[in-house]
Amino acid sequence: MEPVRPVTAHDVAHRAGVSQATVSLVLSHHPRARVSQATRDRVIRVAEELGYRPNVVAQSLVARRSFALGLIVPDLANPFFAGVVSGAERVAAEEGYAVLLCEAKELPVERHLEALRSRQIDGVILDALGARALDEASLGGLNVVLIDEPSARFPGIASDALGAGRLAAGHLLELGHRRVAYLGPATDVHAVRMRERGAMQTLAAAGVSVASEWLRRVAPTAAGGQEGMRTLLTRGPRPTAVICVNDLVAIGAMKAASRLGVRVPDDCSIVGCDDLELARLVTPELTTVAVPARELGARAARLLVRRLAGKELPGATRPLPVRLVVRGTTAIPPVTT
Amino acid sequence: MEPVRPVTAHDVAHRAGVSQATVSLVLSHHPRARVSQATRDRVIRVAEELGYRPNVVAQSLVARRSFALGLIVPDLANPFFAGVVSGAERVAAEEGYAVLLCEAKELPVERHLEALRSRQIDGVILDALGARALDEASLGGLNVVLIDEPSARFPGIASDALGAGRLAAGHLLELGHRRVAYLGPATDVHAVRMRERGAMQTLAAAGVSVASEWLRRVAPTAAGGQEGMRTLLTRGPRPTAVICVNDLVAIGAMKAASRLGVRVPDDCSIVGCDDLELARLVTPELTTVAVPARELGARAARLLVRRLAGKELPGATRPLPVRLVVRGTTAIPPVTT
DNA sequence: TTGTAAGCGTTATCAT
DNA sequence: ATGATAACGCTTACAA
Repeated sequence: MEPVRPVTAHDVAHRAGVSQATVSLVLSHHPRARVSQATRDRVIRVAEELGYRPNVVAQSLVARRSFALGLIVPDLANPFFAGVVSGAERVAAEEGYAVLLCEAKELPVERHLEALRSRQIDGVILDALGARALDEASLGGLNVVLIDEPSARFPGIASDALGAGRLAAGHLLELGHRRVAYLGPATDVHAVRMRERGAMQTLAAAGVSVASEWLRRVAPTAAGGQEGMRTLLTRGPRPTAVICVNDLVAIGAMKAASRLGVRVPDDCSIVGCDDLELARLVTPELTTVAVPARELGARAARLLVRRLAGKELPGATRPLPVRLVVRGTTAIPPVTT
Repeated sequence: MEPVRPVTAHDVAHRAGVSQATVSLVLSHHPRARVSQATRDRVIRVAEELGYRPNVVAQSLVARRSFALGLIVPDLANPFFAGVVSGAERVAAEEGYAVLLCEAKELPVERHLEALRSRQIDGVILDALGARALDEASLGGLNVVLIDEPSARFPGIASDALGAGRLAAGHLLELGHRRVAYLGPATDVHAVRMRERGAMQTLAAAGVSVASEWLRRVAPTAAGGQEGMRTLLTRGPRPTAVICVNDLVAIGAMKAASRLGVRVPDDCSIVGCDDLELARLVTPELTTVAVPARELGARAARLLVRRLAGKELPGATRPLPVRLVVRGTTAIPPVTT
């Protein structure tokens, strides 16, 4: 396992009997650089023979850019973010960019940004990282694209979070629910707040207000949903329906209901948000609002790459549409006893 | 949004009235370089004032290494791999390494390896990529650590896949099952084959053989499991238990059973493998074999980092132990009619 | 103790 | 059409 020294442009030049500069001219740069066809062919042939691959690090040094993107997500354990990552990676790879992945769970965003910056990252995609990450010090001078976090300073891609909340609430309202609870985290992540706001607005517009003991703050995880739902079902009057900030919370809530012998949807309806694959796998299947995670990631990457190419982006992009997916966890409210 | 030129060691040197080399000496390398305390303090102070951050790209060029790791996984949509990524990223970040994430779904492994190589990656972690990725051309000269893919050429971290299969089969056997089916992909990924082999061996040792129509080849996804189970339940005699290559397949199988009105576990037992969070969220909760995905990723990263530091690894590492987790999808076989 | 200078592998601007 | 040559920002002998 010798550390074989990689073939350099110099090696190619030597073997081809030309200068290193010529090799660079032929191989990298202008496909129409003024080099004689003979030389060009020879260089290309030799490069191939030797298996020459340009050293991106050296290219980066001179170009002052690394052809790499940073991608920071809060938590890979949430399949939604895994989807975002997958979408972004696909586009980035296609475009010749590497993706430096960072999870802002154990380490804070700032530290990751610091590391990315020193690696001369060309740009960074931040997903659902909230306003706290947006201070000047850590973001200054960086090419930033935000996912689900509208900002005057940075371009971004968002889903229609407000619409998502509205759809969820509207659906329950249509079914006749008026005793509705909400399960979600206290957070400064915009999309998360908007989901909640959309739901609340729609409920309020229908004359339904969510009592404070029915507005439960929980972690945006299955465990959070489970705990929140348990509290909801064991303390005080029970709601007939629960809106959950995301599918993980919703499924945790289903779990809690099932544990307590509360039938979903007969005794209590539950609606989630995201439409993870998971949503179709639980029983009953989860009614939810579909949010295109992979597409968000892909578009964010595309937007960033375009900006890096100097193309001015097409103004503010519309939020990606969301879609109510009615499945098995919602029904008309139970008859009052 | 001017492209502010980052502060260089040269800037610091200038401001501190020393040479750039001195700055480098003080800041980077030897903490005990022979520099007067006064100069040292001044340089450090100025560096801090200016917010100097060494350019890792430049460092990489001279060091001929990038302090970055490649990580290639087959599919981020499987939470198991998301866990591996998460674990590896955590360790890498702690150790000062960046993680270049690649998903070998749309693009082939070879292409990703090519890209990583040209970026002077220090090492690469491959998870469940099978023998096809192991050809000399694409891996030659790379520092490789394999997850769940034993190899004579490369070190690696594995889970006890054989044991996992045995545990699953043993559990069903103990419950009294003798009509057992298996759902899993045809693959060259070692761990996947071992899971199957472990199951088959244990069954065979008990005098139970899996009829060929009960050994169904399906994609290692929920969709695959669903389809496989449907076939199993609608064609020919029904097994009383099904072993699934992983939890996704198992949950797909549960879904199919539920759709067909086959009760789990009363009519048919199902056992999975991985113990995703998901396993506790479905109803009934999935009996499965726990495999520490995050730990696999973390250890692989640690192993790779150690090797890069020149430390010779502690020989072959034992496979990480797996654990049978009995939950609600397995029971004694139904009475024969 | 500190500065000078030679790379690291490219790209890009010159002369030739 | 091609070859020197100067960067890019840093590390590391080697001189001073």
